[in-house]
Amino acid sequence: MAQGRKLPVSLAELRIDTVLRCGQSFRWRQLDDEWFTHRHCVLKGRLVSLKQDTSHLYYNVTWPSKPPTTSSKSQSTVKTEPCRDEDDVRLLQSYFALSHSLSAMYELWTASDTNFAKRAPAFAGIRILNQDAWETLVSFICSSNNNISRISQMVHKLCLHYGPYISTVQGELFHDFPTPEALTGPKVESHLRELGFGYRAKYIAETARIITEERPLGWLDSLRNPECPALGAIKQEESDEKTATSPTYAAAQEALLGLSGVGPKVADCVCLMGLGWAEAVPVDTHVWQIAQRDYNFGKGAKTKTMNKATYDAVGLHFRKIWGPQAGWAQSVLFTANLKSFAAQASAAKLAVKEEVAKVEEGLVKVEEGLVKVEDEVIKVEDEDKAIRAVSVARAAKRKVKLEDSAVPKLEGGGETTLVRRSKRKKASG
DNA sequence: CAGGGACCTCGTCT
DNA sequence: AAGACGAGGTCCC
Repeated sequence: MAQGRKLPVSLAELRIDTVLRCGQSFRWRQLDDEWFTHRHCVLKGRLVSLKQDTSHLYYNVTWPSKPPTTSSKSQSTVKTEPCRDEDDVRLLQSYFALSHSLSAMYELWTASDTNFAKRAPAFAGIRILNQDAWETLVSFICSSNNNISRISQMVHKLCLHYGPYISTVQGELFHDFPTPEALTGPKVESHLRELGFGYRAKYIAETARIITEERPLGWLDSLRNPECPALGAIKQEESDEKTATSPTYAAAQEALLGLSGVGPKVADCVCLMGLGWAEAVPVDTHVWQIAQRDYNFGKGAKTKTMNKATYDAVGLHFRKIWGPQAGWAQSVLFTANLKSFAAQASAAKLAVKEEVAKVEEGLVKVEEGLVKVEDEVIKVEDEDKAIRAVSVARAAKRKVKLEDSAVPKLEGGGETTLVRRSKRKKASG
């Protein structure tokens, strides 16, 4: 692959080596040429190839050799390179939701949640992808009682058998994700069973049928968060005098529950990653585990099994702690909790310990197992506090203006064991 | 109406 | 080595 073009992105905002493997998207494949590792995926009819260094995202886009619109003879000349590049940049900014400032969110969550402050340093740059809603829906129908590896295989089979061919890289075939129409038909369920989908075959076939036959065109995208429009979305505010009520997260989740194989968890995954509802918190076994282990959820013996009421209570609980972007915070802790990232977690934890031991002149000092942040001294054994203190100190060092941040302040649901920046002299309040 | 079981398949663990 | 267990749950009774 050629060098391609590049987009300035810091590792604090995005780390594709983590984000593309943490169970949000299941179609990215890593291929190594003699120069570098690239990750490839078909998005919106074109093959997107990516690599990243500390300052940039390098991208290359390959369209099918035979364009979808064969009738247009002036196809190749109409689109000049700058136009096409603008289009590609828009795609990447949309897919990675780059308009959201992840570092600002991390700072808020670090300041308000000790557990987040503890885990986050090892898992920077984890953000929620803004994916196609239909793909997200089908992918997470596949996810029930399943693991990331097999979900990826299943999604790949869907593309291979039902999606349009786009390109080949190093002998690997790349197809786009199939449309609902392509997955509608009498033979789909039995075929998917043969392909090893198990009981999910029925759910996929049934949901595809409902979408194509029982819902109006564009129904799924009509559930989107208006503040987070899809890539090629038609602006609906101009269409009519707001005849349709503005969609809400609750309404979107409710609507999705009417599909086959879609319970509250899958619905929330689609809301969060496919429809732009950042407050959606998908509660799976991992998040349930995190809620109990790290957030003392269900302290009484009242909640032994997961039912809808408990499910909703967990989401509410996390929204209280993390605020309106709770789903984004959840993805960080979810990833940190994945077994496949255990090595990264422990390695980074070591690195953080070394970081704590390192002297950051002025704000943080280490003396004989003690971390000194301004006037407050913390024992290094108190890992949570020490790591948190360093985070807070760095934030202060960067002169981050939390008060002026566009992200709304969190409600005071979390523990208020904030590291007091004691005796910090505020000039004029 | 809540709650326990069944459900496909496939690694891993014992 | 055969059987249990769990993997980003949902449906059904």
